[in-house]
Amino acid sequence: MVVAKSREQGGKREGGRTPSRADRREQLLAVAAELFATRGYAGTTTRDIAEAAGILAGSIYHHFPSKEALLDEILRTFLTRLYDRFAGVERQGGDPREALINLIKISFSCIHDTPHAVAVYQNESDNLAGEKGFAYVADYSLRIEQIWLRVMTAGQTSGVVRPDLDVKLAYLFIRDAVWSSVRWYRAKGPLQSDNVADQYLKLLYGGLG
Amino acid sequence: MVVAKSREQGGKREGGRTPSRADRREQLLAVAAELFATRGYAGTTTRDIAEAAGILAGSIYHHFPSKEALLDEILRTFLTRLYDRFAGVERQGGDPREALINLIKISFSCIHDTPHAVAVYQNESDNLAGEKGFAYVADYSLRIEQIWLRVMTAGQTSGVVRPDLDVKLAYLFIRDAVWSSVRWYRAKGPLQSDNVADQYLKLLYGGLG
DNA sequence: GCCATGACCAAATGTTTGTTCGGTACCATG
DNA sequence: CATGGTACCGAACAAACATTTGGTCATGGC
Repeated sequence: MVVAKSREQGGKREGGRTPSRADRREQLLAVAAELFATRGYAGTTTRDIAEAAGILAGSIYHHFPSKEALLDEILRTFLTRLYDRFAGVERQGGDPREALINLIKISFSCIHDTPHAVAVYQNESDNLAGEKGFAYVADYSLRIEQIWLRVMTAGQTSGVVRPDLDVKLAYLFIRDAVWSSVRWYRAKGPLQSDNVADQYLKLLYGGLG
Repeated sequence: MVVAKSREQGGKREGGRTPSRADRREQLLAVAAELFATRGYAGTTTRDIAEAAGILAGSIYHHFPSKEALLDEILRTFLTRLYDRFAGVERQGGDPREALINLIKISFSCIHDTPHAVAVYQNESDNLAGEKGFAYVADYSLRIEQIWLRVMTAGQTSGVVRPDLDVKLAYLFIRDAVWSSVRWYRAKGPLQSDNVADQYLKLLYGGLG
């Protein structure tokens, strides 16, 4: 006969109280995002995730159908939110220079708020390019790129962006410099998100020399 | 009794001739670098590497002691070469502005020549931070950063870099924008390495607006 | 032309992987 | 106080993994 141990051992959280179903789901997503971000998706095992959440690996499957489903929800939540915020800037209209500044500030604030999701997106989106269930990742990336290109091109015609720049290249440089900061930016560090954004805007608009 | 098949099947390369030991080693390193770059180290199996090289997985171990040894040699070769070239710029001295331009041009040319090694370094170096045998990765990264910071600081005192910039932050932005281009730069594409470098320097020195 | 060397194959190793499943203890509801 | 639903455990699963081993066959030096 098999006797299960008490759930007191590891199954409870938040001061001994059993977390609600919704809380456990969020906890698993948060824990998975952090592990995917630091060790990579392929380098993270379901046992790693479970241990970090205080349960056993098999119990994950009461909340998610697979390890991949965790990655999917992390990326989907991140991308929809990011796209909505970017689209809001464009919908709002106004000065292209202000719009571009807003796009950049949103990016940095997104890194500040959800660094793990950003890192997962950056590290895994390339590998997911051909995967069937992850086509939406490339879709959102393209739509986001189009927003940026429209804003920057508008900036060129309105005179706040130099006309001799290759807009696509400039976008790629700006995008990479901004998003890559997730690797060294620490929310608890001395540099706050706004300062980093300001410094980057200063470099971008004033130039290096 | 066990009978091994002829080696004709997959063990030969280069028009049917058996590659030399040195050639096979180089081939395995090249193939592993490409796979590590596109699928990640953890996402690449020894069978993947072997198949791409036309041999069986076990045969890899006649050339390398482990899968990790492949990663090690890829990173070590890349980092020593890169560091040497950067150090050469600093040793040469001269105008800080010229030196900084050279650092950037070397970076882009390095991406052009060995994109896979660059990608592997970018994707895996963070995960290797604590690993015993890979301490040299962080060492080289630090030494390279110090070269850049010295050059940029020299540029500040000599007046070619604005004094109100946070040099460390500016370095991080430049570094990330430059190295991240490995994700979209294609050596065979219309944009050649020099053009990309020029465009980036134009953006960097002239500013966006 | 013979033979030793070594590059490779074929097969098996033990471990780790994602996932499944039957049972158990907790909790809310009556 | 009974009871049903469910969140989780404990154990198992097959598949995939990096690595080991022993045998085989081509090749280059004699």
